[in-house]
Amino acid sequence: MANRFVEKLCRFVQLSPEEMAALEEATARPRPFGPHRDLIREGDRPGPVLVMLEGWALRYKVLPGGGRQIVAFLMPGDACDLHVNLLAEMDHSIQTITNAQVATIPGEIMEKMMAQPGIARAMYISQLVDEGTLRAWIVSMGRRSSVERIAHLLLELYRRAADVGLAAGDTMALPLSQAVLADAVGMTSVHVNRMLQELRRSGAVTLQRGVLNICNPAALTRLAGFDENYLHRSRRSVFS
Amino acid sequence: MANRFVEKLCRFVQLSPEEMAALEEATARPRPFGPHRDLIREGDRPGPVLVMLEGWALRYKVLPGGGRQIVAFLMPGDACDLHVNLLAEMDHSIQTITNAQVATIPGEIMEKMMAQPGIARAMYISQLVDEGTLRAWIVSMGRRSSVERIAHLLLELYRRAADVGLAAGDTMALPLSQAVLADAVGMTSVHVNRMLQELRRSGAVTLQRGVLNICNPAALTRLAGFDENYLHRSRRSVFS
DNA sequence: CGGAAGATTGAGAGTTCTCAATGCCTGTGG
DNA sequence: CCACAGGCATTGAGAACTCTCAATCTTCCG
Repeated sequence: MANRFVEKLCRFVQLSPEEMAALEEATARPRPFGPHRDLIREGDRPGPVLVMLEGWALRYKVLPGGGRQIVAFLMPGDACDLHVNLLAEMDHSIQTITNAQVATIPGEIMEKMMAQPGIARAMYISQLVDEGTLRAWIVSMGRRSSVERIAHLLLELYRRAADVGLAAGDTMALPLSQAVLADAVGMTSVHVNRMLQELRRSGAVTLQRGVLNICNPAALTRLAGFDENYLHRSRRSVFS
Repeated sequence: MANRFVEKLCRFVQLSPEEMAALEEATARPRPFGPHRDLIREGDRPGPVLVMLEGWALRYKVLPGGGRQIVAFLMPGDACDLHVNLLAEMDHSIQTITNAQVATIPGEIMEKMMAQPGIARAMYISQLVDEGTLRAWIVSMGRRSSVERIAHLLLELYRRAADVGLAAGDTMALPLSQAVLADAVGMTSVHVNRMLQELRRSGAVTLQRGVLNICNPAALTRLAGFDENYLHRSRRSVFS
């Protein structure tokens, strides 16, 4: 039974048994981390490639004034940037949100694996998707109202989670406090709270005690102006 | 005399003469484009790698409501995503801003070139920098005030331009209307106008008739909370 | 039961947008 | 060389959105 990382890459590319085995082997011995632990900090020299096997993490940058902006969420199956080791230092930090199991793939192993075409292809696609996601976030921050922005984020997380088997029907575990959501969408936790209430009232989504429930997918998708094209999912929509 | 694309890659990696020659050759026959021409549209099947040799372009997405959000600026020397051809379709569009000369590198040639370690390394670094830039934009949109946001963008563009020889002292040609700036920073052109006035009044920058003048680099950097680390420039700051 | 973290509420202050009118500059045709 | 059209840039004023700053609830745990 493949782990979520392998499972995710398989969605992009048909991997050979040897390739899957190599990926499995490379991530077979994850390390446990508690919540709110920095895995790597801005300014650090990049190390091995990190792979989230269990638990959630986030990428963030802090501003001179002390503010924090989250620039990405990492859920089980997600890997941190291929090739970062080409850079002299990290331009952002990565921190766990929950308890987590993260595997670490040393550069040499990574290099060896990238010689296998399927793996290389899958990793490249995965990176392009991450980039598309960054662009989608910029669009949200720049041109969507706060309700739409939150709706968009929730839908994105739901879709990604569903793809790695983390959603059950229209429900999933979402371990993000309103303060964390606020740092991701560029708002105040107070305002996130009110917008979440609005969404709840509208009957589109519900997010309480760490469980997200997409009550009305169609309405939510319309409201958020959500077009999943940037996730480059090969399969058909989860909802259809 | 190397073109700006080669010049830019050389900033990241020491290329061998053969590598430089290959890059030169691959971009030796650019095509001219007029202003406001889509080079590729969201939904299109990705084609060859594009390289801007002269003129500016932008990446953008349009929303259901009709709004437009710019997610990146391309200036001479910049290339569009390596590997995009792995995706079934573009998740955003690219359009020229000014008259432009853009070269086109077919997949097979690109592949052949990537076999040369220096070129591969430079292209990967370049992609990581683009990604870092996307993250920096997210931070700006989420956590910076509108003046800071504009100041940050102007500084970024100035630094990047300076790196490819497009700045003269503290001055550069910036062919962006206030409406374009607005679509990039997620504001209204009316508000961009007012914030630009504020910057002008403060004596930090000036942007008039297409010329940007960084009057007080230190003050501007402080105001914008600008940390160039995400550009991963190997050389020392232009200002120091 | 006591504490701590996270979720909610209220009210007033600030920021940014909307809408519409006006001003400025440039290239073109007469 | 001048008038005119079109594209930008600028202004004003009121409306809409978000934030700030507390204060109050709830929930989760030891």
